[in-house]
Amino acid sequence: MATIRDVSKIAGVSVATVSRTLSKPDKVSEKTRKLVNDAIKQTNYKPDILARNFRTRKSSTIVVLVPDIANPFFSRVIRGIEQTAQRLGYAVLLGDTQGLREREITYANMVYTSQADGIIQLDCHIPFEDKNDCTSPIVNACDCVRGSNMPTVQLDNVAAAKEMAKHIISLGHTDIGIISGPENSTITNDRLRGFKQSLEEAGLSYNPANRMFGDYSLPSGAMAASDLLSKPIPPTAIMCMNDEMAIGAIRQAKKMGFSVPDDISVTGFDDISFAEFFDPPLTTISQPAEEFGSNAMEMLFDLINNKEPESKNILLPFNLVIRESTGNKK
Amino acid sequence: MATIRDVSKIAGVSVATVSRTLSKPDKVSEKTRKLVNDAIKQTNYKPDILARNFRTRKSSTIVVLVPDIANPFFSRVIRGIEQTAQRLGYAVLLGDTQGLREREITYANMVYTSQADGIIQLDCHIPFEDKNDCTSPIVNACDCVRGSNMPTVQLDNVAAAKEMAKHIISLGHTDIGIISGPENSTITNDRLRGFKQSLEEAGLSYNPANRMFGDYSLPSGAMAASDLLSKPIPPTAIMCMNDEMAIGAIRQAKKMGFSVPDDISVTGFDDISFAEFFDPPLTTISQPAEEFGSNAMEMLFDLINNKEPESKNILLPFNLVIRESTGNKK
DNA sequence: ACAAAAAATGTAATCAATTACATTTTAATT
DNA sequence: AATTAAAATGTAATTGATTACATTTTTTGT
Repeated sequence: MATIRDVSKIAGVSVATVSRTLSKPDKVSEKTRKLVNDAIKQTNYKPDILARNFRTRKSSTIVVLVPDIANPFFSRVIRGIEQTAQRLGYAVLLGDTQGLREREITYANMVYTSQADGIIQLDCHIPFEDKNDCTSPIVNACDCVRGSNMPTVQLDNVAAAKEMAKHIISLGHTDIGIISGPENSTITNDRLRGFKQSLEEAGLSYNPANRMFGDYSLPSGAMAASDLLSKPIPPTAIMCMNDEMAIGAIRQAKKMGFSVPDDISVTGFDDISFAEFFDPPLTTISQPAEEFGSNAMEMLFDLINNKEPESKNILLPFNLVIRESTGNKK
Repeated sequence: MATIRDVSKIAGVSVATVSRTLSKPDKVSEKTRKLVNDAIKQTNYKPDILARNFRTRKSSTIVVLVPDIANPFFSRVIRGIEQTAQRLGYAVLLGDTQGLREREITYANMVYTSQADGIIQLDCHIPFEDKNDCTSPIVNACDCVRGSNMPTVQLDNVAAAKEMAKHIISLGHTDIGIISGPENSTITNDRLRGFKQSLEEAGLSYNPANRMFGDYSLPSGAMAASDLLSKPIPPTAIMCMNDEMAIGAIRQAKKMGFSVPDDISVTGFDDISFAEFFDPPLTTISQPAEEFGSNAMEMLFDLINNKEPESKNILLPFNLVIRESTGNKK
């Protein structure tokens, strides 16, 4: 592998000039520039990024902490991150954490060892051993940490869930089941809050026995639905906190002989690509997944470069998509 | 940030001893080891990985080139890569290439600039400007490059498709549609070959007009199915080259008034998590997606460290999963 | 107690780029 | 032509760890 010194020798100039030709070509005379570029071609020189990163004390790399990369929503967010990162000259290190604190810390430490310049966290944890360590550039996307001052890119989950619940109630449903995410999740709590608000506004009361817990997976949705629908008087609608659990729930409902939406309405959240193609097509909340990623990356870029980001708490718009999994109460 | 020099001063030893305490503790006496470890704790020293990587001339990082990270099958493969990489002490750089040669080359160049030690390629291209450059550690997983000597981790796609076709034929179908991937894909061609073999063995002839092209996406499956089912005499079975296209096809078939599997049988490939939960549950070929990733990573590890891998062409097992999207020809 | 061998530790070069500062060359102004 | 300013280029320090080799200390065997 040719080094900058090889190039400088062949071109008959100093290493500084070679370096400048690459980074600030306008500071180099046309004549030498040509000399250097020819030598670069001749030697097939590629600057050693490792050496450059070491010298400049930055890695041009960021870490993404994601609880599960196989989740279709997260993978879209990551796609958004990756594209923007590439545009801004950053590489993306993948940290699939399975939601494990230990792994999050391992990956977050990469910032301290200068392997990464910043972190995008998609889970609702602070990935540091010491909460006060939260000084490194970090942005929280999707599911934020309540009560921390971490910059965030979020949906207005309260409003979205409220709108969804309103839609369900407007169809005449009064006994509504909930399949929620884990208890410690901020988005879960926000969405529950929105749900309750709509109930209240409609003069309905919240029945905690109608809430089942899932883990955002297909089988967990099926299991929760099974519990809900086995009740002596099952609810006539089920609001799920993501599309996978909704799909699992519908599958289970059909298995148990219920018709969707005739006997029971089911709603999702996220609008993953499968939602539209399911039978029946899923009523859900669509979110601009890629934009979560690109906004988070842009904000992180500002933080890394000590620019004040325009906003430290971005709210992205949602959209209630009414399809055929919801219908009037019979 | 404390450096190794700070630690050495506080511990009253040389930097070499500190370095050794970390990398080869058995070469250091217990007494000094304690001294050094105390100093490390006191200073909260974390070795600068950037400096280490620079000095040792390796990044302990690999790049994964993936055509689309939002594809559920690929994201499982990546999960397998990530887990094994972490176990082996490697970080994973994500290269979402959208199948673009230009991006593949950009990412593959990271090996030349020592940003990465090796490459796992999930698409069927050679990611080098010059094919002879293919000397850096690289492993091809999932969809291999025909006629290159790149090490691979693959499915026996010919056998899998053959088995699937056999199943369809055994149900009495003779007019079978194919929804295939793009023409240049190796897995597409292999699967087509397997399909043809089963036809031949059953004494049936292959009808090129029954083959539609998709791009592995849900809508492309729906469109292809629409073409197939609009024929004066539509096929009674459709074999799709992945689950998404199969789901898209079933959705379209239902929309057009066909019943699956009564009027038409549909099969997928991959056994993504949604396959089981779809209505009807999809007959498909299951693949050990995570193992593609872990095997590829292990092989790459050997290549990077100049160990001869046990095998340079790993074939992974598949499984025909018969569910309810296929049935006897009426 | 001494020599030889083994273990522990230290010194200083090294990796490949960037860049502050010094020096030289060129251009502009009178 | 002389002076000054501006542009171009060069010199050498710097980044933080690793490690070959040199030196010192400890252990072993007699």
